[in-house]
Amino acid sequence: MMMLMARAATTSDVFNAIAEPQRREILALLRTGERPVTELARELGMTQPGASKHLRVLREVGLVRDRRVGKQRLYGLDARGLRSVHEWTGGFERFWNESFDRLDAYVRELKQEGQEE
Amino acid sequence: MMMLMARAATTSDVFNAIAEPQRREILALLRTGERPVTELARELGMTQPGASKHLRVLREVGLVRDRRVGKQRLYGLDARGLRSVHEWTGGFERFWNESFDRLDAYVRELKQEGQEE
DNA sequence: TTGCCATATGCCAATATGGGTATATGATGA
DNA sequence: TCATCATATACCCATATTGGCATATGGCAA
Repeated sequence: MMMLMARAATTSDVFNAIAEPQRREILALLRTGERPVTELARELGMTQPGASKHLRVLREVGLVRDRRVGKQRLYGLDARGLRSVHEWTGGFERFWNESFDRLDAYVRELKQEGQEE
Repeated sequence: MMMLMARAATTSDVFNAIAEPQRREILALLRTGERPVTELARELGMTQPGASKHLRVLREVGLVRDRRVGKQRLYGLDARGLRSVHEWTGGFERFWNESFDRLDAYVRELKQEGQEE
């Protein structure tokens, strides 16, 4: 078949999940507590189906969990997955702290210390 | 005109820029020093045009800078933009540190302390 | 069962994206 | 100016995404 493979992984990756602004809003809002889709959609000004779709993506990557309560379904935050993103960006901390002009010098130092990253 | 607007912002947002695995690889590699596109492509096993395209995205969101050296163009890291991502995810830190079972209780506490997030 | 409320899906339209290959553009040195 | 190396673009293809709307599904209560 040899289908041309047009793009890499996607909605199974936390980085991608939080690349969508609205999904970030959802996560931020959920910090203040669980909510049913409807309320969430209302608070963020999106349609219910739209919110449902975003929640599905978030659920698939594990950033939210849901539990039944009567005929409602409450969505809650499970931020554990954000930790990897925090750590990944943290790996660049010294670079944004270093004065930009000193960056290259710093890099040179690193290279001498231990060869091979 | 009323074009249906099928998707939100995109390649002008750091979150989106780092959603691509290969772009994250590029950033990680650049921590060890500046490089011309060709070398970068070789080290990461991608074609030169492919690497150029990713670098363009990274440059547009400000995560890399480039400078001319002879007929080469060296790309270097400018991690300052990653700081916002680090901080955003950091805003969830207490949630991934809390025992999951205690989360709801914690949220309730927050709500009582200060109304309005 | 039958309604009804809450939420998830299906489908379509409009775009965004990534990758590949060929080619344009830039800069340098003879 | 010309040949050449380095890098960016243009185009095309296949697929991923998002949004809107209509509709299916699920769970409850009479």
